[in-house]
Amino acid sequence: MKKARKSSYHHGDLRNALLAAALELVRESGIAAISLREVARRAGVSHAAPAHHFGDKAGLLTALATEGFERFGAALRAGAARAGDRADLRLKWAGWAYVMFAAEHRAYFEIMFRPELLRMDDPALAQAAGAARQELLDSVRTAAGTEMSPEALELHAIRSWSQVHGLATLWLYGNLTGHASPAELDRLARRLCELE
Amino acid sequence: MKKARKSSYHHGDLRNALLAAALELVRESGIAAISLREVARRAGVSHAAPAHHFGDKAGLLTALATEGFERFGAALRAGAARAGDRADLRLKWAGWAYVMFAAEHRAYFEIMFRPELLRMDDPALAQAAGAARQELLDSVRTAAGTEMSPEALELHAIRSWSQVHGLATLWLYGNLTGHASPAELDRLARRLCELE
DNA sequence: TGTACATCAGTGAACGCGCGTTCACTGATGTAC
DNA sequence: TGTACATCAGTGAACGCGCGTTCACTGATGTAC
Repeated sequence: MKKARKSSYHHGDLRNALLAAALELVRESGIAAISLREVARRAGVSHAAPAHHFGDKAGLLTALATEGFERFGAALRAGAARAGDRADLRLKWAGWAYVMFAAEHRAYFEIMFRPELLRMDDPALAQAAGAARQELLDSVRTAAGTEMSPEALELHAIRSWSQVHGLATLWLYGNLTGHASPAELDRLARRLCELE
Repeated sequence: MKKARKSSYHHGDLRNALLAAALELVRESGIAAISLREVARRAGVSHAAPAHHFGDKAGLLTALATEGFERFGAALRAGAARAGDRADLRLKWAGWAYVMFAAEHRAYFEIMFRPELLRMDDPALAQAAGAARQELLDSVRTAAGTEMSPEALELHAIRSWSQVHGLATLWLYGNLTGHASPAELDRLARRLCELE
């Protein structure tokens, strides 16, 4: 990464600046509002600049989703780590971290689960998404122990995943009237994940 | 509802024809592809015609979401009815119906939970959405019996709702690799709702 | 140290497109008499 | 039964807009010598 310089013809770190601008735009106005021209405008460069770094619109969104999955995976890992050596708590904390990530990084979350907007065959995206998913599966496996059949394990994973994904999306789209604040979501997540 | 007549200047039932065209468009190309002009094109009328019936784009989507919530409520009711007089099964069948509705009417489902595209203060929409939500709450109440506190009841409702909503959305957006068919979703829904 | 040169990040003008909305209109329909 | 008229559903031309993409270009940077 090169150093950014003031009033330089070359930006220095335009790629990251564009990603940051796009993320902010999604946060403020939703994913439907994303346009390459508006992203360029926010980054203070010409409207044709994004094409240099991402090829096209799907390229930009794919890069953003990849970054999102990387941070998501890290968040799940950090959540699971809260369990310490309590194997029975690992999945619960990971689930809680899943929900809280959606709330704290709603822009990433909105993009990550919109395959129709992404280049799903992008290797970096597939790798990042796969790693996050693996983190969840590992937590399920740890919680389940060794006596569970692969089928039962998968069902357990889908159950846990549905639970936290549902809570996160319902909250994000304003369907949980009376629990609109992040603090309320935190409380709900802890209760649904059986942390208290 | 007036009878539709062939080659008449007045369409006869353009409002419903436009709604049907819009629904089909969402089904085929996703909600982002919706435009009044394309909807009009599909209904075989001039591009300005939709404005007569819905005012603007949000009006059309709001009408579509309202219709969706009405059918959704009916689907939940029909699902709950499968339990017969088994109070303990009512919520489980309603949950199953929730998931299956999403799969069978994905276009409606996609619109219904996108508040940013709708006129959320529309009375008809609020009424239809409220009725569907009430149906779910009633099922939870029936399952819980009378000994549950209101707080515990609400938590129970959110838990059930998150579960089925999460399963539905994960499946809809292609995240359940290996369970992509509707038949597989049916099986998953039954198992997650503890129907088998 | 200076010079020549290759690289490539970012520019800005231009293109064609589909969109939402407006508005004066046309003509089909139903009703009053 | 026929005539006059009000209603209003749907038309089509026009508007201005923002978009994605292309492309010849400019000028900053780093490197080779």
